[in-house]
Amino acid sequence: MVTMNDVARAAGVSVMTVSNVLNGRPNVSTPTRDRVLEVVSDLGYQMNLTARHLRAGRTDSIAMVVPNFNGYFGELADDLTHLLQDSGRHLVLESTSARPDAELQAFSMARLRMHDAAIISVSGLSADEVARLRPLVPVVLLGEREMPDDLDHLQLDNVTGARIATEHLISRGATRIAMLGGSSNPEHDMSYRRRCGWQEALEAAGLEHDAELVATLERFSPSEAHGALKELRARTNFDGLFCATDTAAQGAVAALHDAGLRVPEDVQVVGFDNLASSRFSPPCGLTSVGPELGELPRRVLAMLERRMSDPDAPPQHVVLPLHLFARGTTR
Amino acid sequence: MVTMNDVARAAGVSVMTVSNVLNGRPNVSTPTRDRVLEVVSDLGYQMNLTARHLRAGRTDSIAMVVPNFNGYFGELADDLTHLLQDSGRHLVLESTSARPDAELQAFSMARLRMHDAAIISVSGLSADEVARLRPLVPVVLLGEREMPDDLDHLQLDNVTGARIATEHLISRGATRIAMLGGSSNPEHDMSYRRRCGWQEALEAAGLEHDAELVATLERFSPSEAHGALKELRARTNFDGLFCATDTAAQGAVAALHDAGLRVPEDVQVVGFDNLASSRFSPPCGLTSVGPELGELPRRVLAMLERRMSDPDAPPQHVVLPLHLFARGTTR
DNA sequence: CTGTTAGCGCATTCAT
DNA sequence: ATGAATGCGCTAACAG
Repeated sequence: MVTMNDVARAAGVSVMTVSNVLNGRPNVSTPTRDRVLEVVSDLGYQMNLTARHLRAGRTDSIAMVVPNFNGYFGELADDLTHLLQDSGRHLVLESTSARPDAELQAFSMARLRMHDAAIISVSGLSADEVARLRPLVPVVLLGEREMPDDLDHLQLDNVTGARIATEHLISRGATRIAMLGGSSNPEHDMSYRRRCGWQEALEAAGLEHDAELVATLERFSPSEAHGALKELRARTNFDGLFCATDTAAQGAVAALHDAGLRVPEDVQVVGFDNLASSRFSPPCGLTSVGPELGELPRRVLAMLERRMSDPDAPPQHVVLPLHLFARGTTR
Repeated sequence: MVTMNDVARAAGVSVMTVSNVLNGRPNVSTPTRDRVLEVVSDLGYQMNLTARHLRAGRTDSIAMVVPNFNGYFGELADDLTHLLQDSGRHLVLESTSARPDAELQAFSMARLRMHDAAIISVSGLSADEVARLRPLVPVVLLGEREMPDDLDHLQLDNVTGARIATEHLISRGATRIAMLGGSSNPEHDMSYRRRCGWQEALEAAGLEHDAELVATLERFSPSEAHGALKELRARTNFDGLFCATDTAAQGAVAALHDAGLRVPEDVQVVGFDNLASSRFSPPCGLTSVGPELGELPRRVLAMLERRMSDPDAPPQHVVLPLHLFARGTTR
């Protein structure tokens, strides 16, 4: 393993000079710099970033901790990567350890200190686990769970969004509206809140909203949604369907088709999140509620940058407004 | 910042004893261990993993370097995370720096040394950049580009896969078959190879395969595919369409629908990759070629584990066979 | 412009 | 069963 010391010796300079060259610091003469760079190249030297981090306390990396990589968070991560492109920092994705094993969680949290900042989806975490992180690294929380007030937190306006989605179905003539991925358990933060909005809209319109109309989901995958919708259909009929996520909606639309129902003629469908891929979800786009295009990544980054530049700024709690994007699954 | 030293002092022991406790080493008496753990908890101590890494040379993490997080690689990463779940290691995703700026690339590569091993998609990398990595960290390459022979490399059987896809369209009665996302430039590795397979099948069947039938793509997003397909349709007619990726196929199916064409009645469509989400791609699944379910992550991990356990094992070059998964977009 | 000194927080080695 | 010394590879602070 070739170290900075090896380079220094081979170039006949001190390690400090090598360090200065490699970090583009001034106060290095051109001949010296050239000689160092040549040796670096000859020896195939690569800086040990771990050592640099230990000493300099900086990694130029931002961690994003998510429950899964594909789908909603994958899209967000790609957007963030793009926004960070010219900033000299870059995004690193880590998944929350699936098992809530205490020791694993501890390491999971410790790992975030390997980065300059962290964006954390709170799906699987407890409040005090997250609270311990605050003094160690700038953090922005993402997601629907209640979290300590002293941490920056960005979430979607779930209840209003779900209400808008359901109102859209009503305004397009749906009279019996089911929900896929709802929950009546307040601990299921996202599922619960979106169900509340669904219910509000139905109550206001004088439509039914009994438990029979709600199917629960755990992972919100197309495959799981596909199965759940079949069961829901076996139980009851409906001409409108509000899905808690676009990913689930994808499986639902497929299941409706399998059952010989036409979308939107027989059943209208609205999703939630407004994924980029929903715009072209066959055959002609999925109607969905979500933030304005690009709004989410922009706000996340703004909050993080504020926190990084002023660790003592007062905590910020942002609720992102949502809009309806009408496409082919509603009339 | 509370360090191991602080814990040691507060517990009235040496740092070494704290280290022993925290790493679950034997030779620590129960009363001592309990005292240490209590102080750890009281002080909210979190191990500095950077320091541990510098000293112990181990992070228990595996880097996966990909051009983008959502879609094909997101699915693979989620599968790998699942497979690694009980191994005490975990997967970290990094994106290849978009700009091929030499200095950035250098740091990009150096960053991989912060992990015990790396899985690298070779999309944006040059051969010698990757070659430098070999002695530093166990690496498995992923993807269609030609790479140094001395590195482990896993790729899909692109040409055969594309041929199978096109043959399927022919066997289902398509007589004029276009390709979305093909290239005649051998440097566009994946696009080129999949086009070759398409062409082979058409030649064998005595069907046309002129350049007019091929549309190129850069990012393979649904949105880009949607636009490219409209242009392709303006240029020529076809009753079969082979798409270089499932993601592109999604946009293509939407564009066909927009143009008033029915799938599969008027145009049959086959994708490539067999994404999990393609199974439920509305309305009734996307026909696609790809590896057997779960085969790709399993093989990647097997190759990586072999390399990690024996750094001097002879290099392995694997070409994964592909299969057709017939669904709703073909008759 | 270049070199010297010191130490980031932890684990390996060897002593007790 | 516990502790002291040493150094992983790098950089901040200062000296020359």
